[in-house]
Amino acid sequence: MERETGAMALSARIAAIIRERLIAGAFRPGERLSEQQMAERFSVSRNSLREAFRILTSEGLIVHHPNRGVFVVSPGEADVIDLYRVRSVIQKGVLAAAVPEHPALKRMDTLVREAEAAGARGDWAQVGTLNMEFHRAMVSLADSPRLSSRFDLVLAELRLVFGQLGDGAPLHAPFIKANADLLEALRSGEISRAHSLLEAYLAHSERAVLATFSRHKSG
Amino acid sequence: MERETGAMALSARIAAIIRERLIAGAFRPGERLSEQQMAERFSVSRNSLREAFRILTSEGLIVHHPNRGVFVVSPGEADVIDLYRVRSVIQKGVLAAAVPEHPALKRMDTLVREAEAAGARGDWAQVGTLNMEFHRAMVSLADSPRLSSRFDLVLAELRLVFGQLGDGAPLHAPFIKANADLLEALRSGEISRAHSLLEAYLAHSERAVLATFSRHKSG
DNA sequence: GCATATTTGTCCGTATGTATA
DNA sequence: CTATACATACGGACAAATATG
Repeated sequence: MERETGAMALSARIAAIIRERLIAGAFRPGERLSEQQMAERFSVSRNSLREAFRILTSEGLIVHHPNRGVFVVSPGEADVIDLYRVRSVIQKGVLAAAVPEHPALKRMDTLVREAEAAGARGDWAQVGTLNMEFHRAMVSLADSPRLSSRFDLVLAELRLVFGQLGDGAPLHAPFIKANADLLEALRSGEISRAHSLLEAYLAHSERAVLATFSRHKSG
Repeated sequence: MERETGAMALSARIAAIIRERLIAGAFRPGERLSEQQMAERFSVSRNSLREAFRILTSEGLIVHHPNRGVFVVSPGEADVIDLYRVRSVIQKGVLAAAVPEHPALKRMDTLVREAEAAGARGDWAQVGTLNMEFHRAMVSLADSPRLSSRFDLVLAELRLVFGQLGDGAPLHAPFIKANADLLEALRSGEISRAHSLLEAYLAHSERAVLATFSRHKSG
């Protein structure tokens, strides 16, 4: 489900638009976002744009250097490791509270099948998006609005990393089947097996990101 | 450690001041925060205040109803349950990653002793604050900036609940010794014992809050 | 190191829309 | 339904800090 843009305040709407662009990798890491240029681009006043900047700063997607402006976050290896640490804590914690007949499992099943279809036609960007949605759905198993909300921020920051790496097949392809296995374990109530599969997935994914990261840095 | 107020932007400074007042229970739940009055009170323009409002909205301490203004969040039983669910996931997850020789244990020891002293002189508000700091320190065992940052928001919202209940001795007193026991288990590397103690603490604390909550509501 | 241009920071005034008494 | 109060959003202005030459 996408974020609403209808009844939101202008600041929230602008923040949502910039957030999407950030996640899509439309800006370079560390790039300065000019108040004047952005205000013109979105046809809003500087004041309204500044409100949007404060929202995105709270979310950790941009950083604010007083008197210098706001900059796109530039995550390093340490940040990637930290993000996966948070994922590990939250997602493993969710497994303990998951019930096998939860409606979110149905959505996860749909997402797995859509990812298989997207992979078959080589649309790896879509596979990446669907993979994120799969894990978002997994967290929703806990029925905790705050946990889901915080997890969304983690995924947003991680997608910002992906966007900078230029999403490739090796980054997402291996996880189509991994997600299917994970879902099957959850459906049959095999919590400890789901735990192992999740742990393997996170470790594998983290290594793949870090590998692409260092290759991207040196190249 | 308190939040910095020196080199911060004005919006962040104002947000920090309002955050402290919210946590201290200076406003009633659901109360509207008037833009004009607040701007006058803090001697800042409405624009700067609005930036601060966006920050606090992102943090979940106030809610923004477009064209109506911002209001202090009014957490109900469901919110308390959710907050403790998040605490459970994060804090249990931290235990798995904790190392016995971590420097944070020293700080936890100091906090336990300060809480004992505050309890001896009947300063229950201070005991509550020190208890929060103790659990903040516990989460810092994971050495994860993002986990600590997210956890801070959870505690802030929880303290907002406490502030509304009018903190009493029964809400914090029983946990001075519980924290000491938990620390001792962590120091000696008894992870599974720490896990049980933490689980008992969270369950006990949640029940106490919910009990005071419903009593406060009906009374 | 210095002078200049650019950008952010902060405030004000005001027109408009929305909700509430 | 009218009136009032308020949030919304904009543009302009000037000071302060920073970047640029």
